[in-house]
Amino acid sequence: MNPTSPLTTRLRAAGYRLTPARLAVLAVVETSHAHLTPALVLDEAKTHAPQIGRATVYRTLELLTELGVLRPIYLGDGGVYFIRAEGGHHHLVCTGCGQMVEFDECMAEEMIHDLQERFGFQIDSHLLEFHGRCPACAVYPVGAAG
Amino acid sequence: MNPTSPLTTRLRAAGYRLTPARLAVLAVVETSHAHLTPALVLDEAKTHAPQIGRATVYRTLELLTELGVLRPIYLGDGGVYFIRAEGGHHHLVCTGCGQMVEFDECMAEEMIHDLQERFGFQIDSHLLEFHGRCPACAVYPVGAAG
DNA sequence: CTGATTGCAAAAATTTTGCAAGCCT
DNA sequence: AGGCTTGCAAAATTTTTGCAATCAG
Repeated sequence: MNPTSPLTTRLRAAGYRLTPARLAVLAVVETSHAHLTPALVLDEAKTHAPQIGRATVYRTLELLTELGVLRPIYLGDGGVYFIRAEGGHHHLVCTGCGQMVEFDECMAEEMIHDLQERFGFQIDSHLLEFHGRCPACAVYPVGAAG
Repeated sequence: MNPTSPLTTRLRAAGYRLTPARLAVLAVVETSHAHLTPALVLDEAKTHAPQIGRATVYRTLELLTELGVLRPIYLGDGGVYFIRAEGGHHHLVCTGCGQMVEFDECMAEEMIHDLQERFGFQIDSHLLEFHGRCPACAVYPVGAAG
């Protein structure tokens, strides 16, 4: 709702109009630290802009993805999640129980520097995901008919 | 179809039955080097097992994900892609035009070692994604309406 | 034999689209 | 005023589910 938050400034700078619907979605994105689904964003956005429609949420999420603000990820249950793109995300996911650990450490800096040199990309975010089995799930072999 | 390929052996070892439908999906997964969508897998699998149903493809892809053979990823258009989990994937994606570059270099080994120590996970695959703008897209600022 | 697995088709859930009305600039 | 944006609701897609019939082991 606040039309001078970092994200609104950013949209504005890119030449997009700041409509009530967009402000509502931006508010949700700036407020929530969770992984967002379109449905969740719609729900929360409605507390700011009751009349907002589903389609607008999808369109705004796509827009924010294009701007590099959000990133869609897939966690294995039939649906997307959006996370903040900035600063990178570092996930350790268990393929057994689905639990996800976020870790800080990140030696991505060197890689980013290297990739920018090699491919000429201007890199502004990254996602590092490591998959395996957590201590509990590693105990049992992966078995049939579970 | 070949019941002694690496993947069939793996399913077998985990206690799953090797049905024609599963063999068909496995054949597709072992053959194709592309990013797979459920729809594509269904199509291709039909050349091996014409009677295979949609649901079985979904169930088998989920099964292979659980086994750590595949990994679902989201590339920004409303749908999942499955990629081989093994060996890691290294993507450089342009948020402007969507182009994706795959690169080899990977300093994930140290990180994996460290993470296994710290969290006790048994890590068997990883996905490193860097997002930014490719040389061409970096030229123009991200602009509104088009 | 036994029970895991399938295929079907319907049900759910998720996304996209078209377009007149609305609102930001 | 101009034209980007919206909201609605229907259409299109994508996934999931229930269950009797199959089939692998």
